[in-house]
Amino acid sequence: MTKRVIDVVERVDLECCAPLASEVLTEAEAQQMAVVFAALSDPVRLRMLSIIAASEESCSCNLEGPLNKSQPTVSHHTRILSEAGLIVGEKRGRWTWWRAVPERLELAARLLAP
Amino acid sequence: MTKRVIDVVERVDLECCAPLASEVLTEAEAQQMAVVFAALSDPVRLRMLSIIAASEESCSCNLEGPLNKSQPTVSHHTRILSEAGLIVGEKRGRWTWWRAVPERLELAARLLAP
DNA sequence: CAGACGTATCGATGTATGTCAATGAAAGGG
DNA sequence: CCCTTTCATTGACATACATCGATACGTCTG
Repeated sequence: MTKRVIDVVERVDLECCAPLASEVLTEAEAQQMAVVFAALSDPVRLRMLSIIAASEESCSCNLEGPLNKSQPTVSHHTRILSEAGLIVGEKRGRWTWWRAVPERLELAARLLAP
Repeated sequence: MTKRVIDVVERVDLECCAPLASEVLTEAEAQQMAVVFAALSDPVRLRMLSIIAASEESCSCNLEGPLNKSQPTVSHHTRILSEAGLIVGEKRGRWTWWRAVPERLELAARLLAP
């Protein structure tokens, strides 16, 4: 639990919380999971995540078009998904390549489905 | 305003969308699922849903205490969870009894876990 | 029926969020 | 070197949301 700030960003918790119905969430657990679901609560981000997850990698330039959003808006959303641990970005040359984090999606899924 | 709220509450779609990674969400699908995740994006609602799902039934009076929120706030949150199809309420006498809708939770889970 | 009780709704208020134009920063290419 | 490309950051704005006091609405009970 003793984490430096960078660690929090780089390695997100990949397990948390028993299924909703099996044990009542603590406030801390609820707060932690709410961040993940908040990231999933926007239609643009859902499609963005879907695009990224459906392909091996995607650069931001591949998102602007399909999502029909401005470049700052796309950047804003990738940031939120990334802070929720749902995607990770790697800068290679001029492009930032995004890929999904399946373990993180499963974390959320496990909370919902017992 | 003449909207039949009861219909909206009673029949909610119980299936939508292939897993995120397998097929890119349409805008309509994304919008539909965003409502569910938005309902899950608040810590208070997550704990509320957990309390309800962990027991067979809960009346609103059983929520106010553990959540430490005012009665109007509790009512506000039950409404949002209910509109998302995650819980259903049945009025028996003076109490409203809430129970979780597992199929709806699994719907969201299936979207996340392939 | 009158009053008590459990909820829903309304109004107000402070905060969070989505969006984009403008600007900044870093990496390549001519 | 400059210029282009790719992405992040800032500032501004409108909208959405969480919260609670006050109030209205049904339902039981005496």
